[in-house]
Amino acid sequence: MPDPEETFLAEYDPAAFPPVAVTVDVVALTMREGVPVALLIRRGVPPFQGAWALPGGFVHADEDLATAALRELGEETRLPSDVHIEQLGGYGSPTRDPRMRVVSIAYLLLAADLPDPRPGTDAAEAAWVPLRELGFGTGGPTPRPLAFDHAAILADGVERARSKLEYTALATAFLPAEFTMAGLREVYEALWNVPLHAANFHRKVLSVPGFVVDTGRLTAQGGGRGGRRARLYRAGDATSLHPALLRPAGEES
Amino acid sequence: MPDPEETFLAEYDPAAFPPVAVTVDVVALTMREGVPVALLIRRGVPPFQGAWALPGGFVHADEDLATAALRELGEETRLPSDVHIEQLGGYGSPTRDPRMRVVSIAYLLLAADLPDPRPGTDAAEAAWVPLRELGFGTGGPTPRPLAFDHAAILADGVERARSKLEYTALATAFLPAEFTMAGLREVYEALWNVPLHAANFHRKVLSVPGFVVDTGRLTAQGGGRGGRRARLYRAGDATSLHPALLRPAGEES
DNA sequence: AGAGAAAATCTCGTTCTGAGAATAACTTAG
DNA sequence: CTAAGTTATTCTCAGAACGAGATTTTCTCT
Repeated sequence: MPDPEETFLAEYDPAAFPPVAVTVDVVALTMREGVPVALLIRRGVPPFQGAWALPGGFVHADEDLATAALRELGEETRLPSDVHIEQLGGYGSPTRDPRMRVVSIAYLLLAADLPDPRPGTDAAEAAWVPLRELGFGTGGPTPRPLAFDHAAILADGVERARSKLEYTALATAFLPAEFTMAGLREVYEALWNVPLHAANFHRKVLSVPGFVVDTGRLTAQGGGRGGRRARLYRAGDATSLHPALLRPAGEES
Repeated sequence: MPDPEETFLAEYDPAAFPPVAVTVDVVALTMREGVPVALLIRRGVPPFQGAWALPGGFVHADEDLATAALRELGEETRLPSDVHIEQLGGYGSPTRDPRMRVVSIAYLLLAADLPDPRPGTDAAEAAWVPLRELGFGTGGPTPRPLAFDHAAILADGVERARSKLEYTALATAFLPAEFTMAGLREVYEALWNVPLHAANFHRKVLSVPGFVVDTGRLTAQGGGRGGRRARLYRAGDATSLHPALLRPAGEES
């Protein structure tokens, strides 16, 4: 049972509570050379100086949370106009930051063709790191430790992306405006770490209303080692997929 | 481009930023007499005095966010031991609270058989309100306005519950430890506002491994107006459903 | 005992899915 | 220029899943 006086003060003077800082952290994912990568920075200042971390920072006064996420990420890389951003959730363990109580709102950002990052003001280094090197996907080296609870946030972001591929048109957010069926399939295969049957995938995608629309045009050239020219598609109106594109039942291969 | 000095201060002295308060708000849902209901309180103090709102309050120092959500809800109703709680996300519009900058972490809580609420220290009244009266479900009266951005949070919570019925075993969280197939179907029908084919639902649920397990026992009595006694099931080990129980394709009836 | 009601099972035609084969269209080696 | 290899796309078919309805079982109430 709480102290009534405390509750009274809380209603009338929220500032009477111990100070809490609010930050945003961003899980930014994109495809580079056919493999999914995440943007990480190496911290130039304590705590966790020298450790890799998610881009992020403190929310400014009178700034919206999503705006803060975009601003912080814009300090590390040039953002294209059409990014997908959604909130992952709040992370507020009392011990997650050794300095003080910090509650962080994490965002998931997906985009195509994000350029090489530039180190921000408080980052010593910034790099796109393949998810395989971060403990996602098959095998790979031992993942490097991340600062704060950023490993958990990154894992939540990757899992969110993986599961939203099933029932939303999220995969197109990883791709440029026009893409091939094979490119779309690559997104699914790379994030799920599963080989998909190309013919069945093709049939399924076209059977979902509004998922992709045929541009009527073809790629300029066939594949590097030969092959028919692929049809080009654009993302359709649909945001949710009916019926869904479910992950194969078995475990990751 | 941010002011480097400001960033420097942010790294070393987070408290230099304008004060932000962190609260939790809870969307608590349960089934009462076959209809889904949400717990609302009527505010006894400004701002929004007299308006209906979600239960919630300020996070204490050194208190975990989920702990705070359970504590705040425990002030309004007696919580059983087996509740399902998950985070909905952070709500941080700069103007969502007229007093000051307040970032709220919202939680979704599901449980069976929650008792009648008792007004908390800062609530004038507390009540279970059918979702139909809050603008969810078919028709119903014009929904009452809620304080702050709680209407949006409630909508997110209901939609989260609705969609997680499809691919997780969440529906059992609305039910007591032992339940009938009809009871489980009622949860789906009430939340989705769709009549389901009882025979096909029965077949589908039993075909999902680990969704429910047969206790081998039957209800003590048949239905009130006659009818065969129903088999009793318990929730199984599975947390995610493979294959999923997808919502019918059409719109809400 | 009979009517009505609810639970559980069965039937059947349609659709969806997984797996492989077949075809079409291209690049490159020679 | 042609054959071999490669990729994209379409086709086929058997098995599984699904929607809708009928049927059977076992209760309660009159």
